[in-house]
Amino acid sequence: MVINLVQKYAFFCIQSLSLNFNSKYFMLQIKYIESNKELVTQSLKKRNWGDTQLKIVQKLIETNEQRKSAQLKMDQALSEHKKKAELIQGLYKSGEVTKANELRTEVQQAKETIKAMELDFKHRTQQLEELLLQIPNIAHQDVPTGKSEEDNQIIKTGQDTLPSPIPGAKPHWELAEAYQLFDLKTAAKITGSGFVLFTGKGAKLQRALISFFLDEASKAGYLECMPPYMVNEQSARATGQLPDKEGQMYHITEDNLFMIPTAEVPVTNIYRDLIVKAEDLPIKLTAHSPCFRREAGSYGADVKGLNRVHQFDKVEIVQIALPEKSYEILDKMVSYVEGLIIKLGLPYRIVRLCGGDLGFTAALTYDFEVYSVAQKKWLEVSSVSNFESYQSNRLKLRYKDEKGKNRLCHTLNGSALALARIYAAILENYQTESGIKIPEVLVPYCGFDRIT
RNA sequence: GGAGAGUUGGCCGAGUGGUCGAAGGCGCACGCCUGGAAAGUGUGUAUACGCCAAAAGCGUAUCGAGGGUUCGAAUCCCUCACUCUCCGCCA
Repeated sequence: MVINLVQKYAFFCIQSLSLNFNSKYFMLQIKYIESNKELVTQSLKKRNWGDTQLKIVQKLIETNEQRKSAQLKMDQALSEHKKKAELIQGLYKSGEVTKANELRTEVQQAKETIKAMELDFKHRTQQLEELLLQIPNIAHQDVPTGKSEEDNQIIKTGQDTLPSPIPGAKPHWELAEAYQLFDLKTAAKITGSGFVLFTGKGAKLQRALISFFLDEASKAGYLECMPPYMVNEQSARATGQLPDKEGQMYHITEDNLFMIPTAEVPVTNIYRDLIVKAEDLPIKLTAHSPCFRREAGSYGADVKGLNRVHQFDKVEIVQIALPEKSYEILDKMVSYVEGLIIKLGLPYRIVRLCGGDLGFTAALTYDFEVYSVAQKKWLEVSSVSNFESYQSNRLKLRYKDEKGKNRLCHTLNGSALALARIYAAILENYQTESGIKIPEVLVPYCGFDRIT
């Protein structure tokens, strides 16, 4: 059954392998934008940018021109300045003190002008950087146009028919109450709404899932990491949480640290400011972490139980890859995540995000949804993305190519998997009239095969 | 939290106002030597931005980060971050 599904999946892999990879331009840097203005504009339109917003592209190019001419002026002035300083030194050595002093006064006066030039250059560079931070990643050509999640493309459904609920099927929050698996009320007392207190077999199931996911990732060649759960501003900026998702993170203002919204942030930042060897690629990392998300403003029907919480556990997989390999790797990662869901025996589908739903930093994203049988609802449990060189550019993560030139790596990541919702789906899909069965792969991790 | 000592290239390490992007060593790459290797020996070996159609070349910046003093800063002054040692507190 598992093999069969994997084979079916191969068809989809081959399809997306045919994506054409433009090897010459793969950075989202100012140089890229300058030479690909049309493509960038098209991509922004795909992300539903209006004409007013699109003006930023032109502004970017103009600002860069200004920056360049400012640098040229500054460099020339500095060069002259340096030469004069050397001259003064020579004059002192040869005993021509009067001449030296004269020149000193002259140079002293020129300092003001140079300072102004430096300031001008700095301002323009900053201005450019601020503008660049506002440009999202170029959407891959396969990204469908669309405004919201309704326009996402379902590219695969794991099963022909959806399972039907047993008579009297309960949503997971009712099951949790019945079997004392987790307690939202007490968590709300301790912390606030949107937090969870797991207890007994409920807590053990949670731990089992984490261990299972980490072991699977190790088997697939990912290096296990345990990163810090708070990051500094620079790290948050490098992976693109700042400035785009400012309000999504918990911010510890006193120390200016952010609670991580995903392990992607600390794990990817391991490689910030590094130049890696091409032969070391791909680098494969995995980590479990709690994920903290404020989810400000998202209230409504879909927040019940574990559907949307402020703290949930997740195992993340991250890869750093050669640009020409990244889409092949994206397919492998998608296939890996699919394998996990199949092992857990949950009904699922794979969705390709449309331009309106695509994250700021991603070029192409596949979401995994599992079917929650009692809620009769699809729950997003994984998101696998290729960021191409977008994060690398911010991370300054590069590798040396055959010619010894430094080029930006590509980064990819995916949830494998997000616990809270997978947990909910397991409870609902595995409920029987006499208790909840434990999926076979988890039994060795749990130490029990039923919750009664 | 208090006191002190540090932070220099891939690594080690010299350098307390000038010719220092930085001695020396290790490593790495290429060559010579060798039957082959080691040893020996020679050369090369940072990053970013800019000028140039591009390469070559050239310019500028970078010695933890940011400011300042100076004609000139790795070197002097200030602020911050990190590392180490001691004290305090603590799982």
